[in-house]
Amino acid sequence: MKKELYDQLLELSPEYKKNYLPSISIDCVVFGFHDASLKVLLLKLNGSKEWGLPGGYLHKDEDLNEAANRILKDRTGAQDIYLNQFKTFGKRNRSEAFFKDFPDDLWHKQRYVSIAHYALIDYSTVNPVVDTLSEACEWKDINDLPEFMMDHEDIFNAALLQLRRDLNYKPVGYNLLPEKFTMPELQKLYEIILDKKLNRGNFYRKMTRYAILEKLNETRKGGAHKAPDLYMFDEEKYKAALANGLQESW
Amino acid sequence: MKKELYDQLLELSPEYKKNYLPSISIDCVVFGFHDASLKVLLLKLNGSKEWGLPGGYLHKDEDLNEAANRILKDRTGAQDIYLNQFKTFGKRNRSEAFFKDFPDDLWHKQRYVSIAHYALIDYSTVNPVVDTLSEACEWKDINDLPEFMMDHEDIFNAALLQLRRDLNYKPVGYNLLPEKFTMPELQKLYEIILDKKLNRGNFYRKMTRYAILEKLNETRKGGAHKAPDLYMFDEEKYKAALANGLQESW
DNA sequence: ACTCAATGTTTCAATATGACGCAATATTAT
DNA sequence: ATAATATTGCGTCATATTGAAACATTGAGT
Repeated sequence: MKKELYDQLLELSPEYKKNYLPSISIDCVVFGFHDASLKVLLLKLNGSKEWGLPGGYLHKDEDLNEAANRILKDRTGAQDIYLNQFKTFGKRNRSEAFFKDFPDDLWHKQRYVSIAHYALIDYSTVNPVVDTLSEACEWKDINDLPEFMMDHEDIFNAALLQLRRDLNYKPVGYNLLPEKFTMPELQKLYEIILDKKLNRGNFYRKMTRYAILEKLNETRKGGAHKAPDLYMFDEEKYKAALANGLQESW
Repeated sequence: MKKELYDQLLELSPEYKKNYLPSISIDCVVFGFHDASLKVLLLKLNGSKEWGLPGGYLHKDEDLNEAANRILKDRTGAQDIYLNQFKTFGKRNRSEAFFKDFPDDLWHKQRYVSIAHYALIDYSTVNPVVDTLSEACEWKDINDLPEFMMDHEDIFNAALLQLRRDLNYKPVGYNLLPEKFTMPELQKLYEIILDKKLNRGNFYRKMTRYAILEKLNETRKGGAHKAPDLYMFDEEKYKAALANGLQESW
């Protein structure tokens, strides 16, 4: 079953060895928001039943953030994705189990330290790319995740925790929501990331007081019931507010 | 001037190559609190006029946090130091300038990605170790820092920012202060890390309300003026409170 | 036109914050 | 000894923020 993947990796190994730094890999937890739920982009390597995070290696002559951007662009088609390096994973045997049936002559079977990033992206702009090494590349709901390969579940969990702590310091809403959005949508996003219900009126009041949103003269028609107002982020005020951190007491 | 260092590094190179993973280094920003000021442990390589962070490499069969602990133990004599990995620095030319006069056959002249940690330590327990590669290893006041080598100033600044953001989530005071301390000492530590003056009465009230401190039946005699009360952290309550993050609005 | 449920907004009590004042006290000066 | 002094412990008061809930509004579906 893993035979095919081995052949592929073996063929790639000399080129990888030539172009990339050894021992270092990059993994990305790509978040998207769709249908009132938070998604993560996962892929399945050929013949593996577990899913993994999109990742890659660092060119010998490439900065870290360049590499992360390149990897994500190849995988999503999107450019200038919002990226945040958050933790480096370096347990000595983090990929041992995954590669145990593979011969040792693979570039990929080295011991790697993985520099993990999370990415925030407008779901609708992404076209997941299934490359020759993978048989699937899909968005998965974070509340209904498949089994992960290697330590990718740890990486994902750490990303989610970091995202929670970054909510008051980084433009999370700005990068996950479409340009125009409603207050309930924003609240839902906060609730998912914080993993707790928030009081509607208080959320509304707080967001209003931050003065980082611009209320549009439009409503989102078409849903059942009252049409909610549409908002945009006031980019300038939002960034200024984030520089000091929004007051947190969610 | 750099000749001596080169000879040393050249002699070490084969052994390093054998024992350590390539491309990866570890740097540590070691904080200590003393004399009402925050210090950082720096060292000066032989023949260099700039100072650098204590660092080292990752054994081929060693976890990341093990390596960081080993490096710090060698340098400070202290064991089980509080360590926090906070960012990985991987600009392609981060050490280019430093090594430009050195021949290429050094292990140390590779391109490295540096996994940066900050450490918090009770100042009084540290015995800075000057090893054979360095001519000095000293505590430096963070408000009176010497010139740094390579990108170590970036790393230091990032550590300080991270420390500020971690103040409500990590046992910063617990690890930087001696076991018994006074409220003004704790406040001073907060003021330095946050880089702002805090109101004394309000600081006292807030700390008291957190209920993470245990007031002792002792005062710190000997200083001028009224003897301040001594406190200890109530370890259990402190950790419980940090798990959710202390409310911040400093 | 009416119902319904979601949304927009306000209210009120409880709590936290910011600014400041005053009493207590260990040391130092007299 | 005693007084002066700076620092510390802690309370007060006005103001701002939070938590919980109610009331008002409105578009879709019947």
